[in-house]
Amino acid sequence: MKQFIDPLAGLNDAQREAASCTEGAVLVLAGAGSGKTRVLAHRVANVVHQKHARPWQILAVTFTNKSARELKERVAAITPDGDEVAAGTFHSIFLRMLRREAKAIDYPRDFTVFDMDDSNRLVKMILNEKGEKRFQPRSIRAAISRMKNDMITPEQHENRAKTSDQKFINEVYREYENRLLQYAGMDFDDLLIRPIGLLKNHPSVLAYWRDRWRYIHVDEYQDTNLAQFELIKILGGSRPNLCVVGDDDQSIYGWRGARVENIFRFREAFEGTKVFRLEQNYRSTQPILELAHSVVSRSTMREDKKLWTEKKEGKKPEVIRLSTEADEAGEVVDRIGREVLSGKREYRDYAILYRTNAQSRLFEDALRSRRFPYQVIGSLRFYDRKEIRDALAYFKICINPRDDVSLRRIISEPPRGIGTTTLDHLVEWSRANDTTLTKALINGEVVEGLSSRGANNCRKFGEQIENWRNELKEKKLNEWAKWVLEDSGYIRRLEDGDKFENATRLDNINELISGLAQFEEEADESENGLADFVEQVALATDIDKYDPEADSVRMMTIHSAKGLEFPVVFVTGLEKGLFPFERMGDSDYDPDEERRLFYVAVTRAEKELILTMAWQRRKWGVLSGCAPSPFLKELPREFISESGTSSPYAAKQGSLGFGSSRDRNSKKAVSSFRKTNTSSSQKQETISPDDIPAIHYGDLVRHKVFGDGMVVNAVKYRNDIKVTVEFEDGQHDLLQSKAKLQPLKDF
DNA sequence: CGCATAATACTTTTT
DNA sequence: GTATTATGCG
Repeated sequence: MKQFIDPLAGLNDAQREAASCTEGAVLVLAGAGSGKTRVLAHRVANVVHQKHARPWQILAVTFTNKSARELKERVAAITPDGDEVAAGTFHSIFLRMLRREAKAIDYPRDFTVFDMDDSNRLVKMILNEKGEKRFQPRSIRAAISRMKNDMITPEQHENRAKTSDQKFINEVYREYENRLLQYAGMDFDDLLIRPIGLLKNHPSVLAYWRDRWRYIHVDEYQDTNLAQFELIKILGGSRPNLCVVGDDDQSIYGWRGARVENIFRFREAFEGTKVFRLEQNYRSTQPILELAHSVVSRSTMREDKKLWTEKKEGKKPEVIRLSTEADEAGEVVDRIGREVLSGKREYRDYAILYRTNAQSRLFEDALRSRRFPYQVIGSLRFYDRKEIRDALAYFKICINPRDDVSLRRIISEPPRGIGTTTLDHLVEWSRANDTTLTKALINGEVVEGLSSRGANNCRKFGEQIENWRNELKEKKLNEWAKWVLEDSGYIRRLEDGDKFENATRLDNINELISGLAQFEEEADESENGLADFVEQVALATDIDKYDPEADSVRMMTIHSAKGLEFPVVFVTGLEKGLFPFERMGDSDYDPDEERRLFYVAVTRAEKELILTMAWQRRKWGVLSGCAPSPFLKELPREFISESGTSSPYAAKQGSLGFGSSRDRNSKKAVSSFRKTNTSSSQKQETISPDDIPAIHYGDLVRHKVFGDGMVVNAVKYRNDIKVTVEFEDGQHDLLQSKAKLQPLKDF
């Protein structure tokens, strides 16, 4: 039946033209909301329909696993076997290739994927060994990543390095690469770079994959980096069937090595490229598009274009200025509450966007206190939690015993009598004998400098790991995982500890184990089950878990919001320094990228767009004044309506500036709003529990070391209270149960 | 020598 | 709110 469906049904003329061009190199310049993912899906369907290729011979690279899944679903809806399309992120697609072809580049098939945290740990290890404390591991690792994205090897960088800092970084880079090889690990950048070498140096491998993927599609092409462009060129060859879709205005990953120029260079790289433009926007109303255009047209270096829409009518975008960040959260959430409770909209219609993850907390607090359903995308991912990473490290060391980074993570988690001194000896021995830490553990007796007790502890742990590894193939995955975490003492330690958060951690571990059970059920006899699970976790994006069905308010960074759309969008924190984000001493800061980010933010909105800012915001715990974002000042007045407190001076008077319109709308909203507003001047979690004598702002206390001081803040911290006290020599954070503060009589 | 505790420092965006 | 460091105890 399905073969009678027109694969191009439902497309407009421009979309149809692009999707029907199934030969040669095609570049689709598609504006925000112009249906580019649709075009991609229909083009894939069209290729199959015209019998140019079977679905599994078509490669579609997208930005997230979620959009890959969506693309598959779209294709499957109009094409027989459509779900067999090879769709995924660059990283996941080429990881699969690398596993298959591991032999060719002298890697074991079960190499470990080092995610960002692993990479940072590795850099830190190297810095520690070199006794260098001047640099932050993260910044070094970022520099290395930038070089790898630009395909600069340590050897090449050696000649360019002029300053001693650069030379040092190069030294770390070289050692970092050595260690990855030694540990049989690949970082995220390797997943793109290694395939280039693989394909270039192995003609038979290249021939296989070129034949396998006869049609190549790339979504969000503006966010490709040099390595990705190179991969496309190699796979495409001289007569590519290649279609890339992108929008230079939405390039927001320059800091990660993405090159917008790849769009312009595409036409040079592939002769006879056909270019199509999609300029009709199906998402937003005219007023929103006007505002978006006024912002992005100031950007230098862009393809000139202007989106248009048939939705001429629509609400003017609003700008609201609030006194404090808590007021901002209160206003946004109250507005959502009013409209949902009056039946005008559902929770799922709203998205709250922000520049940095840290901003999510106040909105969360406000939503939670009103019991509104919400989901935060990003910030603290499930798989980034300490206990989950610990558990995964246990799994990883069993899959790949050469993975020293994982071993070091868990060697004292729980403590098993192997401390820093013993570890140092082990590391030294393993390096001297050119072997792994796991080997050193088992040979504890031979390692010089170890006490007999230390050696014994090492051997016991080494044998334990070996035992786990052997049982891996014998047991069901979830049972094996549970057993390993129990046998290792990890679970027991969580159970025994009386810490407040341990219960949550245990819950999370259990969730991981049931996730493993589910994975095993769904995975159809995949050969290396656990390895597949672990790598899926490493490459998972938080947006992948985004549930469009749930009726809840969505909160996420603008970066995470790319590719999504919502009826009502709040873009928050529009203050100078925060958005556009500025950081001192950031050399490769690109103001245009912030501008494009703002463009991405506002073009998420279908019907209503609200921009908010606060005159005061807490930064590093200190309340400081904020100036409006330059973006706000640029907005042509005729495109927006403004409200709220108009100056920082008004802010000091409290939040009276916008009381009147509120009173008319809802008394209830006002009262709930006022409540947050008053509690916001203190921290929301300010406590006075029953078991500990209450401590309050302004209390005078005495500390045995710091002397007398005044309490300026008290916040719940784990199952204790963190008290900030202003002493003569400055502020100190103290734990109330530990610091034994003596209350002094008030004057 | 190992480990727990207390204090300090740090906080863009992400495959 | 967390990861690292410093300190002191067993």
